[in-house]
Amino acid sequence: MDQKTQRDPAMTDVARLAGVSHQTVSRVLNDHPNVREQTRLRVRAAIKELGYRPNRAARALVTGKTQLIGVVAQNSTLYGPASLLSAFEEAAGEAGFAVSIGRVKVLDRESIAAAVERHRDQRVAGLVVIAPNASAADALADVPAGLPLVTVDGDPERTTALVTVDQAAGAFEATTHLLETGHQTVWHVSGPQDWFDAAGRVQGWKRALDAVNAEVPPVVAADWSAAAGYKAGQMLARMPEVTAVFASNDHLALGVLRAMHERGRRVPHDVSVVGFDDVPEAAYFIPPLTTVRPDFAAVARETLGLLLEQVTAGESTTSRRTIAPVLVRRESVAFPS
Amino acid sequence: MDQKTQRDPAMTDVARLAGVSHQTVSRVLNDHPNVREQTRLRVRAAIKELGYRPNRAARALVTGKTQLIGVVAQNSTLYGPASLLSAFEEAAGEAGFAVSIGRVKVLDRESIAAAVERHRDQRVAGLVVIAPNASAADALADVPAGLPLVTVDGDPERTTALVTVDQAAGAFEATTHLLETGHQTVWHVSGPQDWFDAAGRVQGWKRALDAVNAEVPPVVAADWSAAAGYKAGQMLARMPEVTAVFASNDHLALGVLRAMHERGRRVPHDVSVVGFDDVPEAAYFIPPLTTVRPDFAAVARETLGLLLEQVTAGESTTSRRTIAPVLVRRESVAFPS
DNA sequence: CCGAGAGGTGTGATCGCTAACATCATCGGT
DNA sequence: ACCGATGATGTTAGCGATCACACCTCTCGG
Repeated sequence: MDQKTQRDPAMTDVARLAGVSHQTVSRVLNDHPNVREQTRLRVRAAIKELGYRPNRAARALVTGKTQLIGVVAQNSTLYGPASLLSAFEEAAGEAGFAVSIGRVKVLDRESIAAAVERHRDQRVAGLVVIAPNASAADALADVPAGLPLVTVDGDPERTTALVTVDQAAGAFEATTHLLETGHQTVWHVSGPQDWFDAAGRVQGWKRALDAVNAEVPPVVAADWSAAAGYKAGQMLARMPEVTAVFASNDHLALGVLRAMHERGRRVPHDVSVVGFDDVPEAAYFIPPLTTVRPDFAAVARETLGLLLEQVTAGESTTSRRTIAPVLVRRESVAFPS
Repeated sequence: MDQKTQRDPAMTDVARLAGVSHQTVSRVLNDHPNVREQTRLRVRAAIKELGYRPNRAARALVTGKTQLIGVVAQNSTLYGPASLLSAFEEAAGEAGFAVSIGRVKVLDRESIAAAVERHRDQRVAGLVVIAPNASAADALADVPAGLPLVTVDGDPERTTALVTVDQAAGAFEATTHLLETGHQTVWHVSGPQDWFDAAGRVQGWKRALDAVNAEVPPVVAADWSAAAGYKAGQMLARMPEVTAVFASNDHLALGVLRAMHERGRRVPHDVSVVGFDDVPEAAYFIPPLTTVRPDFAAVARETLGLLLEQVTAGESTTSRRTIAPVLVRRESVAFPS
């Protein structure tokens, strides 16, 4: 062993090699203006030569700020949240922030509070909470006011910074598409009632029906799973007057598709179906599913933007951004026979 | 404002309130033995009263260690990686570690090296790399020897700590199941050839055929997408001698299912299909898919265990763990007609 | 030719914690 | 009654960065 366990180089080591003080090294690192170009180069060279890497802990200690963003999300493999997270990490990485995630099994107030606490322990610079239902949104009351916070898919009624997909607009478009294709009315298989996403989709669906004075059938309540969609589909398949179904997500739609198939009701010939999310496999359902595609990458970008705004400004805002989804037409919709 | 921006309480504040020295507070926090029970309680009370929360940056600065684990994974929403990550975070959280993720768009050496660098900047205590293909595995050569590292789904040939699902065993079981059902042979739609998972599944499939001296048809190469499965399925559907297909994952199987359907070949009556992964929707495909289910939670637990072993021991190991998947029988397999 | 201002650089204190050592009772054994 | 071990606590010195400020060296207007 050359040295004592070969401690990695610190700022003073760089300073010594470059023949300057550690403070000058710090200035170079932080792009302070008052450094001679020549000095700057010398320091840069020394940094490179030593393979110096600033110690974030030391910096965090003195500045009181970290370069960490915490994300609280449900412990789920749902397509929406997963892609969102994925896109968010990418955006954050580009902005020089690391992302620490605190998954939570159930979206109740207690679990979320615990996850938030864990992140506060880490002294995160800001927090993103994916709070798609009421109990999750409630938990946000516990987040201290000073901490920059952005909610995703949260309560539209609440006054926190919020980024969401415009659920209602997407549902409206989907429903209108079915109506314009010639259906008298459209049935709706909804996600869990306490999810804002589901509620927004119900709203948009209703608005579209109202707009043309179509009859509004009762909402078929379900959760987000294919199993629930299948169950709902079994019921709908038995009702001959059902010719068009708008499912609150693609997995529900998949279940509906299978129930229709088993019952001998052909899609789209006898029944048209539209989903929501555009999961990658949707194009390979039987038949390929017409669905609504939210732009998760855009949501992620907006979220990060809003958060960094707060982080740099040092105060909370209540701005909100809404991302409009688009309808993707495939082969699960047709003129009723 | 009461104080100057109300700095949060530090160890000395707790010490003052409890009437002890900050060092004693430190001892209480770290469960050192030599503290009187009474003192311990007094300190605990003071901590609670002030809402004191230890500053991790300060601790990291002096100990040189963080409570952070870095995970490098592909920027994907594939079901397998997503559930793995999810399970891993949960396990790590319980062990008191935070998880910082560095997603990577493509699994080439450069991107992975960059992600590893970002994590080293953070001074992570250990690193988990999901390195399912050759180029990713190559990148691991750049990881410095001192850093605890566990590879998931990595190269079975390489000598790093590794946790994998026993792909070959799963594929063997799936193929054998088809053979035992009465099929002469089994065709295979494979994932990308440079993925170890795909390669392992090919191997297991081949072994099962060899074991009963069945003819080994050519491998149909694809990627992991439903689109590729569909394409492969279109070809297979045209060949009357194909009565059984083992697809390398569920999405491929979905594509195959749809191609068969379009071509009028009934599953399972005319053709049997088996997938791999058991995505949650697999039970609602048409027909419900027989598939192989890996236990991602177990992989996550083993991974964490192996990593923490290295972190506490302070040295790298080359142990490896293998998780056996199980066959889930549904309705996509039947006796050939 | 002098003094003000600005640019470039160095010095020390400090952030909140842990490690190492110092101190001071208390206690059992001879 | 003395001594060394042991337990409980305090004191001091950093870890590696940033910040505030001091210091020097120019330039330039009056």
